[in-house]
Amino acid sequence: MSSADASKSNNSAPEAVKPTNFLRQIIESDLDKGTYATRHWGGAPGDAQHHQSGQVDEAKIRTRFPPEPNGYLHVGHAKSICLNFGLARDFGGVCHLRFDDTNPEKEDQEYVDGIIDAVRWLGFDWKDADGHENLYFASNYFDFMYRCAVYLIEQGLAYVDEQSADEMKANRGDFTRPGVNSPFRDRSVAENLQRFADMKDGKLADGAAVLRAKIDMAAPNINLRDPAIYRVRHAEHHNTGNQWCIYPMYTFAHPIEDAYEHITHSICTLEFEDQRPFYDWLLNHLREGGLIDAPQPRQYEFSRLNLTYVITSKRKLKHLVDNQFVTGWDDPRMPTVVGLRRRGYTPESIRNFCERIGVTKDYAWIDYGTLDGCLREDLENKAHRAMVVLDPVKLELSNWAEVFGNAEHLEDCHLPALPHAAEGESVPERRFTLGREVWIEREDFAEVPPKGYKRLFPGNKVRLKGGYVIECTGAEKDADGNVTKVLATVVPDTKSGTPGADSVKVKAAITWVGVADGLQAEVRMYDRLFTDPQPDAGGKDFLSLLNPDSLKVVTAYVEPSLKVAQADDKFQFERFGYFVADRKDHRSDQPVFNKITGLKDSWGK
RNA sequence: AGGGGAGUCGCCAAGUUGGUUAAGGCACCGGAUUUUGAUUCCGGCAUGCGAAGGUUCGAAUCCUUCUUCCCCUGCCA
Repeated sequence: MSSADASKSNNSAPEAVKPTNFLRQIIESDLDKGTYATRHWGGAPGDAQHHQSGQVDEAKIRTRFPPEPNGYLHVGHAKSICLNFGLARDFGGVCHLRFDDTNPEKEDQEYVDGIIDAVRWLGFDWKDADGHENLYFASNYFDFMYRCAVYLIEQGLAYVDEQSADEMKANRGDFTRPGVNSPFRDRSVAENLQRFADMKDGKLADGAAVLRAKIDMAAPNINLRDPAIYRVRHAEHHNTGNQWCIYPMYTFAHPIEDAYEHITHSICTLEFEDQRPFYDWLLNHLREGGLIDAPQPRQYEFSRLNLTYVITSKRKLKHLVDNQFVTGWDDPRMPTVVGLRRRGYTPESIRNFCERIGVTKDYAWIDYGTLDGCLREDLENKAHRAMVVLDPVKLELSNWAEVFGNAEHLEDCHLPALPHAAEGESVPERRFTLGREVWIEREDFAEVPPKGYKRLFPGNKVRLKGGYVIECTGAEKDADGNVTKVLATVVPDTKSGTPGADSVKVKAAITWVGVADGLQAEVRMYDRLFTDPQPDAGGKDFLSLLNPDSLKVVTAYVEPSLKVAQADDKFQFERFGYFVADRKDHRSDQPVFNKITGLKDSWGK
């Protein structure tokens, strides 16, 4: 199954080639050219001197997944995780898990823990070949970042600006007009050093000053119009406490984090393209100053994931949680990793999904069905089968006593838990009983069958899956005409698995659960959260697009084999889809199953 | 308006140094098998590569013009 297994086989059949993409090609080219072949690694992040004192890096490449710990990861992050960790895995490299925690006001340890958990669950780790854990925090580099800032000031490449935020904004210009130099732009190095120290020492209030890179206020790329690189924030940081009252901006911090960790390929999403010139500007200067060494990291951008019927805006997801449109960040309808997990999506299916959708710079929308397809593909040969009745109506086998004698008699039935086990593979068996009364699906009876209908209607025969062939004789109805009981007769000698089983041909087998041994279970029938394929596009009111039927809870009857289901166990409820025992609410005496997704259905709709 | 990116089948996506009939996946449509109207298996599915011109024996690949979409004016990341 894994690519490692495939590559080990001596099979001469053409192997499934991993689809290429522009990032793989860049890496292959770098590997060919030996761009990073002589890089050293100091055993941990550090400055130029630190790394030079280490050995040649055994990791061929280093990538990183750098979330800010300010919320829960979602399916879009999963794409980035699979990309960065996958590239490192495939090219003999390492991927660092780095928390980009440079804004103390938004970050929290709770999110750090959640993110670590999510990445692990997806199946990745951040170990070097020697087992060293590459789990890092940008906030641990604050000393070095400060050093870099001081270096910039000393070189005349940064200055402390004491304009107000509004003034800075006004003087930045816009797309048509160049910016205007700040009156503080030409302060002396000594004065800048002093004022920056004042910022650091807490002598300035929040907002009173920022350190700015001195580049070009007329640059057509607005990110180069003297970007702010340090701001004053008297706030407690989840990692550094009250040690600092100035914090670096992303623009400044990120390239330094990459260089400090000796990242080779720094992969981010498209909206950071305009940031790349500054990334290179900064690193070039720091390299010239001997603070970091060559070869320096390079930034590459790819297109972020857009999934139909899904919202990934953190603000909007939070709104759904805070206003109880969903039960929490891990609600099975949420696109968060914890939500997908609770819904029943497997790490394998998500990884496969990320592989399948590819990596480009194109603006793309992925059909939600692609994710479901990956889930079905993963579970088809893994999930044990079970019969359930979601919308029950009783079926009475009126000739039961004639065929089996004693009315209390129950026929023992069995079916394999997996229908297509490989040869020699032992498959657990499910056991259940057939009696005079069973639950069947209301939809499986039609007094007047629609064209092509193959299930129960008067005069038609079907098989009770795993049991006997039966012939429908009619139904009982209440005063309003609702069917209260379906009637049928057992066709003798047609028991599943016996020699005569196939003597009577039928067009369909229906699923059922014995009244005598069926268990009651709560089944949460989830559907997409939104009715619009792009609820987060074009300024739509996403709340008005919520699907009122995204959750329907039913009380179902399930076959007795489900008695031993454990939380998080996945099943295929035959004919209906894949379901998972809810990891929070499932109890063996009070079962709760979540619908993950349906089976393909070429009949219904 | 200035800058940065991108437009190949319904949805993704190979194809990049111009060279035979434009990969593959998903979806879809046929047909076979089936005690899941599932799975599996077989077959079908772009005279066309945003548009128009041009260069060339030959262009999705090169040139020109046009067009559509995305991102950028936080002391967020």
